[in-house]
Amino acid sequence: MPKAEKILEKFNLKKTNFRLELVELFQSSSSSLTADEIRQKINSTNDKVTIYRALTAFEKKCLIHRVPDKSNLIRYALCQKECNQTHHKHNHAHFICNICAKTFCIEDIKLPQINNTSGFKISKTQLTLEGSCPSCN
Amino acid sequence: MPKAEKILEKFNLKKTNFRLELVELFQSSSSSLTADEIRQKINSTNDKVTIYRALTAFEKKCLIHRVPDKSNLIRYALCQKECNQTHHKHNHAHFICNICAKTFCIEDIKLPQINNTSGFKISKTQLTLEGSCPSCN
DNA sequence: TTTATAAACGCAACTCAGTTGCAAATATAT
DNA sequence: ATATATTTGCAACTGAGTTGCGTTTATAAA
Repeated sequence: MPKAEKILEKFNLKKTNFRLELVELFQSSSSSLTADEIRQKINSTNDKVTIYRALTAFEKKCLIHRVPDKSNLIRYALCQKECNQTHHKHNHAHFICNICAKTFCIEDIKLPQINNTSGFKISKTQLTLEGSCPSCN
Repeated sequence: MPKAEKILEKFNLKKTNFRLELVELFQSSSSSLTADEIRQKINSTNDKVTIYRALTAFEKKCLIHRVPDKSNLIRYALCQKECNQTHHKHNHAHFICNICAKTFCIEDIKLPQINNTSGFKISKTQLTLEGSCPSCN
């Protein structure tokens, strides 16, 4: 696992205390995070604007990606190591736990190949699963 | 196409002017609708609370179902004729147009069969496609 | 037809996630 | 040491969706 500093460097982001802590938090999370969950878990800031702006910056640089959420919150997870500013591709499924409401990236379930159909041009495919996660069942 | 009155009757909902108009609006829409889109298209009320409560009631009775939305809005589409209060099953894909932002139900794309994996118990599968819709391309 | 009642309506006020503006602070390059 | 762009933090805002409550109305029962 690459160190948080290296990652911020790689993506041309400043190494502030908060952003280092945020990268480390994402690295140590098995599931995805909302802005509010981040605020509760982090020490170096308590300002939601700071958190939202970091998330926007991280997403723009393809360090993190949005994942689905049951209650329509914005929820993020770390991208794969292969992702960078020019190459950004995810072909994994997402899993939402109906008990704890967490969302997980499931790398070993690949997306089905769907072809264009009756006038719809398909450029992206998302597969979202629901049920109960390992720690809830 | 069954008449709106019949539908409200079938689902034990009162036939008010607004709810009749709402059912007809859903029937005549090729894509899904948000509360705000409904407010703009409907004449019999201008109150958003009335709209939200009708949507909640319709959803509870399985007359409509939620569909994904790019900007995390709550978006609904009519259920299939087979759906009722005891039997409610959808196995179609959803398509989000990246140009007009509408969401469509794609009945002829069926969901892949995904099995439980490494501790995750899967009870529901959702397949969401993105691209450009027939009227946008 | 009248009456009773549960469902539906409409208004005001609220909640809460996410955003915007702006001035102050700080990481980093020169 | 200095300059510059990035990041931070506060206050105030936006806009989707919700809650409370009193009134109205569809429907069923008398």
